[in-house]
Amino acid sequence: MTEHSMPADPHQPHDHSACVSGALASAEQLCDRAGVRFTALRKRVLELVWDSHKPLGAYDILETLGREDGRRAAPPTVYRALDFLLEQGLVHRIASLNAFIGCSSPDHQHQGQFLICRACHVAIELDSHGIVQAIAADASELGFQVENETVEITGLCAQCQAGQ
Amino acid sequence: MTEHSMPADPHQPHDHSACVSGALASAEQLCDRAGVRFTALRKRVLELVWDSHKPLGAYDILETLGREDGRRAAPPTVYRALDFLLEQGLVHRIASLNAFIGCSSPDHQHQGQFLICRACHVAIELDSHGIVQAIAADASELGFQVENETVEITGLCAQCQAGQ
DNA sequence: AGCATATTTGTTATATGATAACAGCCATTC
DNA sequence: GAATGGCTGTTATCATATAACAAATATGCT
Repeated sequence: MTEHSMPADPHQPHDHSACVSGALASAEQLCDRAGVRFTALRKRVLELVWDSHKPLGAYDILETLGREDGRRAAPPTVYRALDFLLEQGLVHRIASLNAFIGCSSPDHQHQGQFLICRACHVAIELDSHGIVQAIAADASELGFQVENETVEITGLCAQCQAGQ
Repeated sequence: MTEHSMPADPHQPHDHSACVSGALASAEQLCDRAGVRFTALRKRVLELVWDSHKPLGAYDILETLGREDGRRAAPPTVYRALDFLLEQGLVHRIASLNAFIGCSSPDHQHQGQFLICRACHVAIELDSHGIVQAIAADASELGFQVENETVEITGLCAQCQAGQ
């Protein structure tokens, strides 16, 4: 099985290091099967993206890499790794934040929908048939052929509502 | 009445100059009621945004303004006008394109959903209860309080499918 | 009308996000 | 162990957006 375990809502207490290592193990398997190379750099970038459940900017990744290796990384290094991870479905890009987040179920093709808390910045990934179907219904009414769906919802997560 | 007429699908043949002037007239009325100033610059920017039904980049607007006035406009000029128009609900920002499009029903508060053709670049604005409700259902299941919705669908519009 | 105030616009500089182009390196295969 | 192809480094640059302050313009008040 290629799927790593993670709660639907990452706010739930969970073993986060298992969460990260699970994601890396899944990625390794999937790349293997796809016949593509999961290099050290790509692995490290994926690990950084998984370090929190918050969307992470390319330049944040860049800075961390640079600090580790003493000014080794330049933007294309990071963007190429991210492009690879996007192609393999291992990360998603959050357009409204110019940021990237690890995909919680990379084993099957999907776009995902995101609930992003404006207070704690945690993003919950959904794979909602309801939303996909509602979009499909509207699109088909207009004869529009859907290829790509960007669904990014911002607001307050349950925990942050409680904390206010 | 503050509403200007426009077909749901802007691909339908329609009197586009009426479409633009209607949008400008609506905007004038709404600003009047809100007690804010619909200045010449803001009006011109809104007009440029409405010039097509395609999302338009800030720097495209900038270039057009510059050509008219001989290098008069700098980025903040355009961004301030756009910020104003966004605040008044007269335009929407398309995050996945870093671009702006005229709101087709500025008379009531809403976020809109967009079907964007990758071939002709025309964007169809929806105000879909189905999509909004599907999102609300998923969000409430997780106790997430929705504030802001970004729904941007890319694909092929009916006309461009036919043309291929 | 004439002044005071607040808002809008101009201007310069800079932050932030992303890509092009080419050179060098490294892994795999034969 | 040479050749090939894919990956990474490096420099330069493009694209999008904002900060900070100055000048101009509209509005309200007397």
